[in-house]
Amino acid sequence: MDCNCVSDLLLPPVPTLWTPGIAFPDWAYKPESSPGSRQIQLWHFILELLQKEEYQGVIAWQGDYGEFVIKDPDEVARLWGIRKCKPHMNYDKLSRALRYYYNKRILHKTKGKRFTYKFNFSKVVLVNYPLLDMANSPFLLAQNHFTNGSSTAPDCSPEALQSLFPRLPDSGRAGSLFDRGATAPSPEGDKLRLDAFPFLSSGAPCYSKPPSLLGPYPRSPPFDYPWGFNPYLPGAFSLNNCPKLPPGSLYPSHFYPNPLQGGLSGLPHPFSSLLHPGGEAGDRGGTGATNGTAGGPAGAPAARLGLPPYPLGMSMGRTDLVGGAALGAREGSPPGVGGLGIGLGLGLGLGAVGLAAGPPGARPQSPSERRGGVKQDPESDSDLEITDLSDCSSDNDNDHEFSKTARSRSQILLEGKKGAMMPPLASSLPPPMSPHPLKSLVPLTPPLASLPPALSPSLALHERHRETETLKMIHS
DNA sequence: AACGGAAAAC
DNA sequence: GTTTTCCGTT
Repeated sequence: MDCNCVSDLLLPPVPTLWTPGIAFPDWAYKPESSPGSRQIQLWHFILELLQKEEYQGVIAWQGDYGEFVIKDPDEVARLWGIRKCKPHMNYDKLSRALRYYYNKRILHKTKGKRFTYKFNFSKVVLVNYPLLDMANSPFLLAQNHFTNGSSTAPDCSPEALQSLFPRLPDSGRAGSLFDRGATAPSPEGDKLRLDAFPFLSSGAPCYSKPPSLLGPYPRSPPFDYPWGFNPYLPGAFSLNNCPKLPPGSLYPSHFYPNPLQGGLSGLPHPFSSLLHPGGEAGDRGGTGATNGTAGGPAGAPAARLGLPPYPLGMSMGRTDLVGGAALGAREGSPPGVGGLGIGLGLGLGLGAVGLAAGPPGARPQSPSERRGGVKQDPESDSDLEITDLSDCSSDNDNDHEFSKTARSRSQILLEGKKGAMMPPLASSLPPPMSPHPLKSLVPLTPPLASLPPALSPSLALHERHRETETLKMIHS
């Protein structure tokens, strides 16, 4: 079947507002599990929803770290169905796909909590930022409590990772770090995807993307966060820092989420947890809690970050290091990692993530809310919603059943808006030591100081290329 | 609701 | 390899 679905249409070429790599590398959006496949993966889609404020009523972080609740299973399924052009998608099927992730260790089910699952962020982060030297950077490793206290070591085996992200650079440099220039063959050949890792692009403590890349919504952080998120920015946690497209923007206002709010923008959170020295001992364990409101600060302003709730019981013990260390050992550090001598404390600046929140009550209505029922105001469209499925071919002529089925389940809207709130972070997090997250925290700073004051706002493209070349040399 | 086998589809 | 579809079981 030929599906002209948005998932295809909205992939690159991307509008200028999309600053490739700022959010996260494009390969994250098109895992090439099968040749030619650029289908978004379900877990990725979930993350996207999770970080979009307008879907709080549909799906939201809740409970333990990495835990999320599907508040409106039918709606999530519907959206997923839309994205995949599967008009007959329903929660039963979607959840089956979710179950598929159990073995992959991407997700697991929080037992006893309806529609509640938990992300294994150590894996997700890792596979999306393979440059991260897990062996040298303990920052990601605290997610081992994904295993919920069991003695089971996290499955960070190369095999497992590779199975998740076939493009992981486990075999030569053919991995995600290099642009093959498929679309526009470059005379330089493969080039390091600096754009994918802006924080790697320079030894300089601070740099900003060229304004030209920022579109009409220039940010002015001293540092471009890999997820396009700067916790130091005022309002950073209100999500208002993420460019909203004006009406009439060439960036379609419909389905595909703004990569600047990229789904994985939530990933830094694990780091923030590690910056939290307090880190109350004792993992509550996803399965232990009896409801998903653990730590939810009732009354706190809702921040719709792409962030999982703050890990209240983040374990900081040695065991948390085992997985990553093991990974480093077993993996032998992928070429792009140790080879570059980059011991990344990736995204540590994001440790500050979670500071406070946006304007209370600023939350837009969820699509389901708009559609009526418990929800209100069936008006306007949303970023993710498309109303026209005409381009989606169907298996049969029963497309009309789609909306019917999708509506059949009773809404379980948990706690409504309150439920989607983020646990308090501001008060518990130490203030950023340095505006440069890596500078202050990275164990091994890339010896790139000789590079030009890289990527100053006015840096010419060819200069970036020079840098690229330099890095390539370093790499080899 | 949640799980997982099986097979087909992609 | 991932997701969809179907379905029996817990």
